[in-house]
Amino acid sequence: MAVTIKDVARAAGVSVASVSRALNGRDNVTDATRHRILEVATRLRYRPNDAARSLITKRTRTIGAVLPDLHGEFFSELIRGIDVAARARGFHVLVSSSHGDSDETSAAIRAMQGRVDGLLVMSPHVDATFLHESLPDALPVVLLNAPPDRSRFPALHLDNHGGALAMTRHLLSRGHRRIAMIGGPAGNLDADERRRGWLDALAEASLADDAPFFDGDFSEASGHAAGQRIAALAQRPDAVFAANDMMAVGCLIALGERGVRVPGDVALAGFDDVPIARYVSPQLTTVRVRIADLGRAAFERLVAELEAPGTRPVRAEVLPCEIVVRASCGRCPERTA
Amino acid sequence: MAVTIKDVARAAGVSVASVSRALNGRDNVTDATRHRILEVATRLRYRPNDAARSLITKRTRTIGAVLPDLHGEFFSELIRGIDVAARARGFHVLVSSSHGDSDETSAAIRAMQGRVDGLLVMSPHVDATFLHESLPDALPVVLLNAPPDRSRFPALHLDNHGGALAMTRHLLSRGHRRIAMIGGPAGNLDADERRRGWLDALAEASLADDAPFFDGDFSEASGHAAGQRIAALAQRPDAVFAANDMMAVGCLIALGERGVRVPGDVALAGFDDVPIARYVSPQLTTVRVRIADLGRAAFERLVAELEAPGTRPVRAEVLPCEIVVRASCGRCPERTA
DNA sequence: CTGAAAGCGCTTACAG
DNA sequence: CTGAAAGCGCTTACAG
Repeated sequence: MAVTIKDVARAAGVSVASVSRALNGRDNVTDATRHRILEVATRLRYRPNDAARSLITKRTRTIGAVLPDLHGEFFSELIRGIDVAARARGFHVLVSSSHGDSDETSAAIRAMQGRVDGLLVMSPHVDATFLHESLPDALPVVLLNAPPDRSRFPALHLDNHGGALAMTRHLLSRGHRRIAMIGGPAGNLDADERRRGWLDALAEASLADDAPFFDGDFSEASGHAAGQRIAALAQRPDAVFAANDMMAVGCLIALGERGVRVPGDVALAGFDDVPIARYVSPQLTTVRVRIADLGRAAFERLVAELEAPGTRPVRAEVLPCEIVVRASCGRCPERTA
Repeated sequence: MAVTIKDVARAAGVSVASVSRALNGRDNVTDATRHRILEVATRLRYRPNDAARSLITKRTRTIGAVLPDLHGEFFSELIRGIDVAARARGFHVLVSSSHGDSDETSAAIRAMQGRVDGLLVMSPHVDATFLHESLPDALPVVLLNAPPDRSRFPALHLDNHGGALAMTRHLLSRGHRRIAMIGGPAGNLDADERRRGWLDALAEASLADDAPFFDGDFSEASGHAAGQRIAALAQRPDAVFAANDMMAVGCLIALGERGVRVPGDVALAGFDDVPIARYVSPQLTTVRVRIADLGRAAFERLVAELEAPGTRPVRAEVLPCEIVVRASCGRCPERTA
C-alpha cells in the first residue's frame, strides 16, 4: 500500500538502483535521469522506508538520551538543546529517564540498543565501569556530568568548580570573610566540585580553615534545616553559599522565620539560576548554568564521534558558568559577570 | 559481527523459524526446544535486530511526541508521564519540539513518519485540517489540548473550563463579587476555556455583566501590565483571577509596587500551579493541573488505537483539575478541593 | 552512467 | 512441532 522504491523505478522507467542513487545524491547518475526520478518521487509522495534503509546501512540517524529523573527546568532545557542540535543535522532523539536507578538506566540503554547510532548518558549514580558492561563496544557514548576518571567515553561537564570559585571570590570581594556552604548529596559530582571551588577560593584568602560547612541534599527541605542551624549559631557567617538554588531558597525561608535578614544580616547565594531565584525576596544571587548549551555541545560531540570515530581525543570538555549578582548578597543592581 | 538469528539457530541446532517462534513466545514450539533456544540466545547475548523486525512487521514499537516549544515544568512533566507509560508497555519515545511554528510541526511530523507507530501531537497553533494534510491516513494520532471540533483524531484536554469554573465559584464563596480576569492569548484554546469557565461561574451569580476583563498573553510582563491598570482603577475588583500563574505573579508584583495589598485589598488566583506559585509572597491560590497524568493518558489512548484500531470512539477526553487554596485569596490554610 | 542480483536480519505462510 | 523458502524495502558491489 505504501509507495516503495520499486514503484518509483517503474514510474520513472529506471532500475531501483538508479532511484536509490538519485535519491541519495550519488554522482553516478545523469542530471536528466536524476531530475526525472526526483520528479516522479515527489509526485508519488515517495518516502524511503527507514527500517529497510537501517537494515542495510546499520545506521538509524537517531540518538538516545538517557537522563535521570530530573524535575523541571533542567531536564526540559537539556532536551531542548539536544533536540535543536539534532534536528539541524537530521537526527532523531529517543528519550528515556532512568528515575535515578541504575537498573533502570541499564534497562533503558539495553532497550535503545540497535535503535540508535549513539547515546547521551547522564547518570550521576552510575559509574563508567557499569556502563562499559551494559554497552556494546561499538556504540559511541558521550557522558554528561559524569565522573571524569578512568572512562573510555568522552564527557561534558558544567564548570561547577569554576562557578563556585567565582561566586566565592565575589562574596570575598564584597568584604565577606566568614562564608559558609550548604553542600549537596555525598558522592554527587556536581556537589563535590562546587564544594571544592568554594574551598579553593577561601584558601586563596587563607580563610579555608574554620569555614562552616552544612550538609544538604539539594532539596529545599535540607536547605531549610541548614538555615535553622545557621540562624541559631552563636557566631553567624557573613555569607551563605548554597550548592544549589533550592537549598538557598529553603535557607532563605528558615532565616526569615527566625528574623535573620538577607542580605542585611547574612548574604546568600545559590547555584543553577532556576526561575524561582528571581521570584524570591530578595532575589537570589546565583551561578547561571547554560543547560541547553550543554545539550547542544554533547550532541555535537557525539556526532563528531559518529562521523569520524576515534578522531577526537577522549576527554572531558567543560562548559563555563557565569555568576548572576542580585539583591540577596547585597544592595547592587542585577548584573552578570 | 553482531550475533544474528542464524547464529542462534546454528548453535541451538534448529532452524531460524524456530528461534523466531521461541523468542516471540509463539506456542508452536516444544518446551524443550524453546528452553534450549532461549538458553543459547542469552549465552550468545543475542539481540534481535529492530530494523529487520520493523521491516517485516511494519511496527516500530516507538511513538512520537511532537510538542510546542514550552518552557520548563510543563514540557518535562508531560514527557515524563509519556515516558513512564511507554516504558511500562515496552514502547520508545521519539521527541521533537516544533518551536510553536506550524512549518516546523509539519517537518517534525514528516520526519517521524515511518519511524513511529503513532503520534502524540500538541500543537496549539495547528488545526486539524493542517494535520490531515501532513499525515498519512494510516498513522494513529492523539491530539493534546487541541481544538475539539471537526477532527478525525481522538483528543485529550485539561478541564480548563471546569478548573476556572471551580476557582471562580471558590472566590464567590469567599464573598468576592467583583472578580476580574486577566486573559491569555487570543485564539488560544486553554485561554478561551478558562475565560468561559470564569464567565459561567459569574453568570450563575448574575455577576457576569460588568465583569472586568484584561488582556494578557500568558507572559509575566502582560500580567504586570494588567496589574498596573488594576491598581489604577477607580473601582477596584475584589479579586483577580489570572488565566495562568505567570501572569498572576506579574500582577502580584505590579500591585505590590503600587501599594495594593494581596489578599488584604485584592484576592488573587492563578492557573497551572507552577512551582513558583509556592514561592511568591503571599503564596498563590491556583488551579493544579496534573501534567504527567495528561501524558500518561494520551499515551494509553494512543496505544488503545494501535492495538485495536477504530475500536474506541473518536472523541475528546477531559482530565480534571483541582483548585489549590493558598494565602493569596485570603487567610486560610493550604488545602486542595 | 545503468541494471540485474545479492543480501541486510528478520517473520510467516506453506508443507510435512 | 519443525524446516525450507519467500519476502519485507532498501543499498551496493559487480558487470557492462
